Amino acid sequence: MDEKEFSLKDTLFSGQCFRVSENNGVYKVICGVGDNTRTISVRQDETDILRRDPFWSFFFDLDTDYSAMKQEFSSVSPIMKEACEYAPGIRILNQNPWEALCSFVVSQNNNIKRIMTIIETMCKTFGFVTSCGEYCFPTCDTLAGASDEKLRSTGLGFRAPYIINTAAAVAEGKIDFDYLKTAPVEEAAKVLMNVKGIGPKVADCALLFGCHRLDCFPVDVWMKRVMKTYFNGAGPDIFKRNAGVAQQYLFHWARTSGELK
DNA sequence: GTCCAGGTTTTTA
DNA sequence: TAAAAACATGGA
Repeated sequence: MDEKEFSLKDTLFSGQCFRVSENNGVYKVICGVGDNTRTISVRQDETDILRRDPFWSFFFDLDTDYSAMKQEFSSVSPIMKEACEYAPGIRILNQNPWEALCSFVVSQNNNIKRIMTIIETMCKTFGFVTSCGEYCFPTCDTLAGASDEKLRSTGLGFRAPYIINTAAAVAEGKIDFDYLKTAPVEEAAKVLMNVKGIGPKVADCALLFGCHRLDCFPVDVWMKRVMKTYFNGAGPDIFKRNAGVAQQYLFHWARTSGELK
């Protein structure tokens, strides 16, 4: 697959997932929770094999037409067009919703490198080695029953109780991902924000990256800068129904192109 | 030593 | 209601 159509590098390293690495052009992903954990190692020039595999094709969202979306975004403004052309191969992953939610609770007031380190430590501390040969992302039941002290030992700091709260809400069924995938977005966000430790940003990330709600538009410190500097403080409505996808192009461009400091 | 990171909660005015 | 401080930690 052409890198402009689908880029492993830009999709995996644009801050939407965290159990990823790259070595000599080989991109490795570990995804999923507990016994359902999967892993793959693949080069950019081998991405055609992903198309033929139902699981990975879904995970990387390869059946969705992004060119139409990019065209629509590009007409909004020259900067948006630049962001689309900067990394046109970004797609929004279909991640396990619990993994995404938990990961973005870890992400608050944190940087991507450290988020990755903490999540790996959590997997080694609370996960187990599955048939795929890797430590799994811990289940919500495991983390709901974990002690604050042991969680802090993974580097979570003040986020430890937030993780416990979130895990408990999922384990008890207060957070139902099937509901989050279909409910009106405002309702879905409200359910998430009932948990102490989940605010609007984490809720939007969980919905966008874990429930494929492409209208969710997470605003972190980078997006705040972008919208203020280049869009006169406008909101997500200028990008219409797939604003979350536009957000991901802008976020990645802002963070890595060097245009915005 | 200070500042910052894909924020949120708590405290203060 | 709104602004500021507190929260852990490691890298720049």
